[in-house]
Amino acid sequence: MPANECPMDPLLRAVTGRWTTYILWLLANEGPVRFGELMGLMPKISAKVLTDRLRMLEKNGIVLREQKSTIPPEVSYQLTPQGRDLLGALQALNRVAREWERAGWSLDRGFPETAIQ
Amino acid sequence: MPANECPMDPLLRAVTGRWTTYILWLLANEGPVRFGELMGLMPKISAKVLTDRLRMLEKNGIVLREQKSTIPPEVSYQLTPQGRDLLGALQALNRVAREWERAGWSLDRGFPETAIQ
DNA sequence: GTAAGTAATTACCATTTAGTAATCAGTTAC
DNA sequence: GTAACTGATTACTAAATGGTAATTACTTAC
Repeated sequence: MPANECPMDPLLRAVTGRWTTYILWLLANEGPVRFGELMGLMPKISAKVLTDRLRMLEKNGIVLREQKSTIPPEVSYQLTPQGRDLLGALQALNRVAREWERAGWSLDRGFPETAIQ
Repeated sequence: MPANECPMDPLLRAVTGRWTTYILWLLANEGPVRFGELMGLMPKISAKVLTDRLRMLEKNGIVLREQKSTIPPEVSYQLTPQGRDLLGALQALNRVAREWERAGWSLDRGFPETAIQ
């Protein structure tokens, strides 16, 4: 399967997935944050998914992982310069979302995820 | 489950999903396009998924569906003004993607989709 | 020796999403 | 009467993703 049918697809995929944008948001607003802190800030995320997301963001150069090999270990995450670029671009989306909201629009998606519940 | 943990999440979800951004791209560049034409422009998409995407985009006011009740029917799709807003915001993401590319970055994601093949 | 503390990883199951193939409706052309 | 045309829908299967719970490693404190 061709990786991307659209130039913006790969980047969009890099920030999609449950919790991903929230993680970016938190890292942007809180600066370097430790793993356990992130867990606390997102009461319903699991360690597995948080780890998955951070690994993915790290692999894409969006997030930087720093580890102090103390016992117990201390690991913290922050946005890279690229991550900050990205967040800037995401704000453009956010502005559109807010304009729509102000104009009384709602994104009443047909995704099963929201439709069923 | 809380619908969104992050303000940009709902909008991001509205444009995510395989083929979605490509469809927006095509509608932006080709103007009104008929269903069958879209099928032709995306040789590997299935009618089911194309219909799903168009319905979702329509429900969100991003795409407008127009039907002439002739036999055989003629249905065409185009971006709404909101859809054009959205595409503008997506270009911001695209610009970031291109800058990264120019700088030799690659989004080497851990997604199975790309990792396996 | 056992619990606490941190940052995971693993095995497993449930839910979502994508994809395939068959079918429908209604009219025209053969 | 049967095939062609267009824009779907349906039932079904496969794959991806999300979530839970148990477990690991290493050291300090009790």
